[in-house]
Amino acid sequence: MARQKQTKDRHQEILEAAARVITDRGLAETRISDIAERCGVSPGLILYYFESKDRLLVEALTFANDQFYLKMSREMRRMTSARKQLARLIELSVPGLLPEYERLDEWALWIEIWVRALRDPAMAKEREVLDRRWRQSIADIVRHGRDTGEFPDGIDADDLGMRIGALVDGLAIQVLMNDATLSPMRMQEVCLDVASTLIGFSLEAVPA
Amino acid sequence: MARQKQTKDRHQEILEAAARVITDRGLAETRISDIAERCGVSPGLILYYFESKDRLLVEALTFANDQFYLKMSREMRRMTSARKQLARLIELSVPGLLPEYERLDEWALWIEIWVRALRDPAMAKEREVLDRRWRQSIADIVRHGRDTGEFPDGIDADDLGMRIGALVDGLAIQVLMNDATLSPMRMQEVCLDVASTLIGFSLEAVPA
DNA sequence: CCAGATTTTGAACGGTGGGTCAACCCCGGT
DNA sequence: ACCGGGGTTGACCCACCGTTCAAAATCTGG
Repeated sequence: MARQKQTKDRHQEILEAAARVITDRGLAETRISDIAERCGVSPGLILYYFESKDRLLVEALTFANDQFYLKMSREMRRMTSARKQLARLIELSVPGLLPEYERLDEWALWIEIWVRALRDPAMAKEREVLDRRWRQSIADIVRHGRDTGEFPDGIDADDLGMRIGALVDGLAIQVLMNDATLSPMRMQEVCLDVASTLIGFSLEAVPA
Repeated sequence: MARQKQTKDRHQEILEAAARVITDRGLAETRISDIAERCGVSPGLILYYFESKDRLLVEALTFANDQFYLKMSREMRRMTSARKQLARLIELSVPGLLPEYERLDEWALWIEIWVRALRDPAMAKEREVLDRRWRQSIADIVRHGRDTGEFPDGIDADDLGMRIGALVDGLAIQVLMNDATLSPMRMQEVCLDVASTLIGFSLEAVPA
């Protein structure tokens, strides 16, 4: 019982360490011994808790994404205004905009997920779930805004989730790459602007 | 002279083979011997033409992207209608929509470029160039449409290039991943729809 | 047809890193 | 105190792969 608790902690500890190492060094440069070192543990132990490096990496990637998702949806639940929810979601989605949010750099992990999902069926399956959840979060906000009257009637929330989600993905990549032509702040503005256009509401009504 | 020609052919031959192998197996699983095999050549020769595997891979990725870009811009130049240009560009950008266009799967290579660019400065630099060129292509179409009067006056072509480009990127990833919720045809429709909304022209006027 | 340069080969080297395993440690129960 | 079992260690094995290199093949100009 106490034993099980401890075992679960080790599991999570390793997953966290793995996620950190992956963000630091990249998936390709992540060695089992790096993860072990980050845990302050011997390399052998990693494979005691995970049957292979590959499976650990997949779990670590989804684990990190879960962390972000939970944090975000907790915040969303606290807000009542759909406009503010949307603004916050975008804020959280712009790489490097909020220094206080520990830079686990979600987006770098997304790219690793994609590249792996291209060949690894297990990762592909996970990716689809994570992606659906991400678009769903946006769609939920849109739906909520439609219900409260903040957004117009007759809009397709799921469709907008897809469109806005894709836009954010595309822009986030560019920002993540430190592209000189797109600053984080600019991305934030563009996201809000396009979202308001697509959803059909006025930006002016929502001051900071 | 004939010597130089031959050497250049070998160079290109290797780059092509490398690009193929990368699309097939993924960057991480690409071995020098795979590339050599695809060329029908011994592994040692690869390193005779390229100083290291890493440099070859970067060159191969940009080479493949160049191929696509050249093909696309050649097509664009042949068309006079900006609407048709835009429609065609989108058509070419949807993964798996056109079976006749040899499936070198540009987008899979893009993801490999991104993941590598995160850590490799040389790749990062190349990526920025390729990305700028991609958004520029869209912006050029928008500009052209504005000049011919197909699109409204007063629109910011570069800004629209960024927005539409990002949207296409985001959607293309999802389609490339074979996501059950987004078919190639659907992506095409969505791209056209959003583009027309953002640019501000009517879709109805441009039948197939 | 020779000589020198260039291209091509494939064996060998060396480092690396995932996975295995036998031993050790530590804790809880009896 | 003893025992048993799960947790932990770290050395070892082994396959793999980038790179090197000396030798062979091929080509080119004279």
